[in-house]
Amino acid sequence: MKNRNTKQKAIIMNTLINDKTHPTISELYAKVNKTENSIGQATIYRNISKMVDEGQVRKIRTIDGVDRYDGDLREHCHLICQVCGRIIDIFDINLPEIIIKLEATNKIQITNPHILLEGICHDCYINRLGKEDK
Amino acid sequence: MKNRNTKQKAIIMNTLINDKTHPTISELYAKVNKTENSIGQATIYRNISKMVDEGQVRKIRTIDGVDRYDGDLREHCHLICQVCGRIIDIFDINLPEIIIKLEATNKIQITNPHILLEGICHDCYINRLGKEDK
DNA sequence: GTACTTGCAAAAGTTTTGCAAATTG
DNA sequence: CAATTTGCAAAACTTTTGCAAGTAC
Repeated sequence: MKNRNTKQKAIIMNTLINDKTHPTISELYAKVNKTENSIGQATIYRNISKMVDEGQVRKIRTIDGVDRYDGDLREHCHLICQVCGRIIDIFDINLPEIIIKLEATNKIQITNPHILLEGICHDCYINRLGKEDK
Repeated sequence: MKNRNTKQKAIIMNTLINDKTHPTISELYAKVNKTENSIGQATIYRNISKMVDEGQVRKIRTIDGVDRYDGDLREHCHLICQVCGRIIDIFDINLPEIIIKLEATNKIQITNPHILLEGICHDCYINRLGKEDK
């Protein structure tokens, strides 16, 4: 079963790579179809699913139950802000160190760590501090 | 809006606390109704949802898309084994250290970290080593 | 030209909701 | 007895699938 390059695949991939908001499938669907294109939802589901399997895209399982997708493959985790609702990229995490320690002490193998933090993002944290001063 | 103690709540909570398999809603539904009881699915959804909100139960968002629930509130994270499919509790993780570091370097606040590891559990890891020896 | 892919619509799940009856405090 | 909770069934979502038509190589 060979992979073919279609217009739709390219559009979906480009949209995701240039999107920093970690969109859901239906948000992706809306964005992709904002241009003159007409890509069916099933096509997005099928392609995204394949991209996740092939490691070209990361799937973020949020707490509220809606899956979100990230085209940024650099090592990072996500913070979902309880104030503004955004999903923020957290790059400053030494994952390899944590993973190696966990693997050694528990005698397990970790192939894919999913770390989702719930809390308050930098912007909202600063904003809140300012208000408390008054 | 006051909380009332019902037979159904108690059964659901007890079932979950005595269950180490991190069941899904439908698995919980099956277990709860194995006895003579007859608890509707909606009741389980409503109660579990409230328990999660109140922090009496943890929700685990697995990779495959089915939510699972954990009545064990001790600090631990989960490993989903790619070989046997089970969800294993990993207690040996120094979460506070990781959290404090992340909060300090990123100037964020973390109220609830969700860590799900994909990999190979201890049992399957040992088992695999044995087979490779032959 | 053959095999893969798409778009549509239908199907299959999963979760939520409205409401009358039952239960709790 | 007033207010919450339950069970049922319907509704609302989300995701997957079947299939004919379209496309890539």
